[in-house]
Amino acid sequence: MKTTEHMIDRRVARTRRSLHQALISLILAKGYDPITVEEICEAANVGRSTFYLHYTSKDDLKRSGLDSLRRHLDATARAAQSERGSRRFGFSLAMFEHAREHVDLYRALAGSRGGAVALGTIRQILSDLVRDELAADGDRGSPDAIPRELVAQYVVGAYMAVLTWWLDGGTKLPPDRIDAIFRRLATEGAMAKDS
Amino acid sequence: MKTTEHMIDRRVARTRRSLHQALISLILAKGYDPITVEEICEAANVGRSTFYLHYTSKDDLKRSGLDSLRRHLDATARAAQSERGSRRFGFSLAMFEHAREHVDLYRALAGSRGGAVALGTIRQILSDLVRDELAADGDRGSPDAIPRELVAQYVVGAYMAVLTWWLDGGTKLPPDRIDAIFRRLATEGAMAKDS
Amino acid sequence: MKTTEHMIDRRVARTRRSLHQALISLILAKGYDPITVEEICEAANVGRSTFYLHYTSKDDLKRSGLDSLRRHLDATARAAQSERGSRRFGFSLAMFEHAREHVDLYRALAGSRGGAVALGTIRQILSDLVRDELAADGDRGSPDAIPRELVAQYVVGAYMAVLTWWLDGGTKLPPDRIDAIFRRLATEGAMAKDS
Amino acid sequence: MKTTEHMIDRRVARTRRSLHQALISLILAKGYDPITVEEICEAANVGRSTFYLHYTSKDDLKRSGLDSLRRHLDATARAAQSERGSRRFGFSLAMFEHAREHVDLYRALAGSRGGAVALGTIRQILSDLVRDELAADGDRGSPDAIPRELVAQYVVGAYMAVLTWWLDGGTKLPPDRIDAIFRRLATEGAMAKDS
DNA sequence: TCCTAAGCGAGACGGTACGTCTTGTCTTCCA
DNA sequence: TGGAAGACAAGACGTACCGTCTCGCTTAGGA
Repeated sequence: MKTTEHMIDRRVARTRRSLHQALISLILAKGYDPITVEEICEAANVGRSTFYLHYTSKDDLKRSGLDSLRRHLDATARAAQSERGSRRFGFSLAMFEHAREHVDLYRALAGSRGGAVALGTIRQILSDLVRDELAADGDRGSPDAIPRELVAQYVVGAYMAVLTWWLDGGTKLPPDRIDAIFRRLATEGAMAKDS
Repeated sequence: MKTTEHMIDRRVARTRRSLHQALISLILAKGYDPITVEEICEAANVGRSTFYLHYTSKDDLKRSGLDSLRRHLDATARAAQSERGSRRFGFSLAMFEHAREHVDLYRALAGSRGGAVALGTIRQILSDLVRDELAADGDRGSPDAIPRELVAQYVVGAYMAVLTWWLDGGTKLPPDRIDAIFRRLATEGAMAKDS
Repeated sequence: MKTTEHMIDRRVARTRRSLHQALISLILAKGYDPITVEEICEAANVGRSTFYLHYTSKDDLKRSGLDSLRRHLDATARAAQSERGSRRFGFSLAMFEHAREHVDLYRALAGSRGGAVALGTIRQILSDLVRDELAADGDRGSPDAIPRELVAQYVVGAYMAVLTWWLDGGTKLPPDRIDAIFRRLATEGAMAKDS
Repeated sequence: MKTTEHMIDRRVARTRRSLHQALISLILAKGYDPITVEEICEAANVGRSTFYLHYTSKDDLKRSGLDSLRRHLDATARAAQSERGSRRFGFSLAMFEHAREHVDLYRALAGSRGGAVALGTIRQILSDLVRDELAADGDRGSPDAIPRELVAQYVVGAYMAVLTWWLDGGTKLPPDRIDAIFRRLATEGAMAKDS
């Protein structure tokens, strides 16, 4: 018990990783809902009692996975945003790129296959970002202004739809292309006024 | 065999109605997933065996409800669209109005409370409408054009987000106001540079 | 309402007969227990609601059938007994003969196929007969006498076993032969002392 | 894989025992047929799912109990038979004694209360014994001989009737008395002409 | 001849038990 | 000490029968 305190045995980490991976494989294979704790354990080669040693339920396992994602996303996106600060919706490109690096994960979490397991979570993260950006952007207390929150929801809803479409379609367009498209739609509107 | 063919006994209709209503109450009360067939039956004052006489599962009941919605929505929206044909996104106002008339139903189906039970279904219906509208709109095979489907997804994603926000917030704005806002965002973009 | 009291419509009689016959067919086919009211109705070409118009349950139908049997048996056996009064166990031959005339019925009720549906009933009827016969036979209050009831049970148990064996084996021996055998065993014992 | 193979956890044995005991209590209380798996579980203080972990049905539980009985009976009776070999129907006394030691069990299985749950099984065991004894006894192919199987059925049927009577009446006579009576009836016949 | 009460078939309904499946807890043994 | 194995209680599932009921149809027998 010297330094072992947080050096939580390699095995533990290994077990947890197995479980997370098993979960996302299964989500891709058959969607989240019908998955069974037993299936996860079997796929992860882990005893069912061991599962409950680490997580209290299937949802807990999912949440734990999302927490990592959240932390990563949040950091990355904020970085991206301040870095190339001038740009509108700075999170966009960073996120598309991250998604491409972890396609399987994202497809499981946001693809329409997999039942949109984490849409809520991602939506929330993004909402926070966009809201901040909008706020920073100058709040001209104009009279008939559109509620900021509403705009944020609008942008995030649209972004998620684009992301999902891109993932479902096989991420054929490169991140910068899809990013450009999204931003054009978001800043100029969806009506093809000009070419 | 005169007219009795589909005159399926009043009782049957009554039972089914009770079950549908019980379901949406429960969705509003505790979300879709944790609802039990038994709970539905109890709330509807219907025997559990009777439930299975009409529906094969909780999901089947939901689906059956959505089918009605789909038919109604589809008809209404298309009507609205051709009627005031010139307008962009003609479905928007019609849908906001319909939502306001059946707030409970919509809140259960699309509000974030209730777990977005029917987002997929509604999204699909709207996608069809928007896609048609975009197509009719004349898509000159311009070179770097944005894929039509992508635009449709963008618009619908944004619309759903606005709808959800509106429902969750208590539908405080009148339908025509929220409609106007959505259309402004959709046609002019979300960057409120100017008015 | 003059004479109609018990002149219960032909149809009624017909329906009941059908049900009884359906029941014994089914007993022969698959034993009593697993039979379903619905099966009986289907076999009898009778609506399930009609069934409950006449009987309160499968058991009620069975009982009603046994009552007829009981009445018939009782009468016949007592007649036989007094007629050729001198003979021991006068019921025996009469019963074997009756059984042979209604093999199907008896096989359903007493054969080991059919689960011995009515063994209890028959046993009771016979017990009464035998008890009477023994009583009439002179009750020498001998000291270590065997309780009369016990003897009756012994005789009836043995008789039923012989009857069942005979029915299950296809009633190959003629009634008078099997009767003779039973009586020999009953009066002389089962130990083949002599030929 | 040392000795653990069949050392099936104490708990398991305990659970099974509870279930068997619960079953026989219930049989004594209300007969076999109307008993519910749930009732058995409640009486045994066992979860219903646990029941199905061990047995596939109420009947399976019964059968499993009868198997033990069969093994025990068979062994005991055969021992008794060869031991005091000269006696006719050597099984008789052994069985009466065994019955007296386990009155409740026997009453549940063979008493008329309890619906004669196991009459068939017991009958079969005894038939085998008696058939063997008769065969060993030397059956000189005499001409008009009574089929051996028939004699066996006769004896066993009579024996079961006596046993049932004895159990139902409260086993007032001591085993050796009732045994003596049975044997007298079986060897000398039921017509108490003389003592 | 009508008409009217009965027998009847169809089938919705509430209930109860079934046997199955998944969950989360616990205990026991192994490396 | 972490993990595997697996017994166990709890409780939802979808199915099968049950017994009750309501609804129309038919089908005589009495007006």
